[in-house]
Amino acid sequence: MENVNAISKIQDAITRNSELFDSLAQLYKLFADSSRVKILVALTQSEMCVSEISEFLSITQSAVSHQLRILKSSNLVKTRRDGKNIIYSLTDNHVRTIIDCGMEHITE
Amino acid sequence: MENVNAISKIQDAITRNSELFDSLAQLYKLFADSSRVKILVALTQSEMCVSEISEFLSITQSAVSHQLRILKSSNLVKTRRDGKNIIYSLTDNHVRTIIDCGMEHITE
DNA sequence: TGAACATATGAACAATTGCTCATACATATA
DNA sequence: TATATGTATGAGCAATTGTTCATATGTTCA
Repeated sequence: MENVNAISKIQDAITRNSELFDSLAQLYKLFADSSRVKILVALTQSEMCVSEISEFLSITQSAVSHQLRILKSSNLVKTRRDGKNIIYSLTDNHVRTIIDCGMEHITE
Repeated sequence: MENVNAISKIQDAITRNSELFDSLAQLYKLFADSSRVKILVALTQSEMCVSEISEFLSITQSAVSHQLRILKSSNLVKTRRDGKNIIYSLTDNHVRTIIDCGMEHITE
């Protein structure tokens, strides 16, 4: 009976915050693609323009642009222009933290 | 020229560890679904059997089972039997940490 | 202004994904 | 052993996703 009550409290908490966990899933989706996560990892090391990312990930410029658009519209990265180039960088340190957190699990 | 070198070092690192980042993306994929993340959040609070999860998430028992199978085969959750019930729980604390990490970002 | 380079974007397509439905398997109990 | 309950699983389907291709937009420099 106590356990049933405990569970129903958890249920309440999750139901009440349903949208919050939806956004949490949305956030993880951004890291849930091989190309995107590599782009993000690269950007933890240095800001970079599209063609640089494209070259060293061996992904089409178009594909990179599409992914960067997703990352930018989710506020994970920001841009500035430098002549013909658009330079991408991380918006803040959360990305780094999240990646580290996942790496910890992977590498046991 | 220095920047070019720096970038090419990053490229090397990412290319060398390509499979590692693939697994990282795979890991985040597990958190990248609304149902799964709610299941995981629930399990951070208490172990639970399939029907309990099914009820309070208002998801079909079948759908829950399918998701749990994914989580189990990825070693995020483990099971034990208690009579007719299969009780699911988190394998270790990594899940908690990863969820907290994401929540930190969401809640600014 | 025109050519060259860098980036963005829309449409189309194949692959993946999460769900439902039906049904099988496993356990408990009468 | 028969029935009820709990869980697992395969097939099928609709929705989503990541890529490619073609092309548009934006910037530099001769």
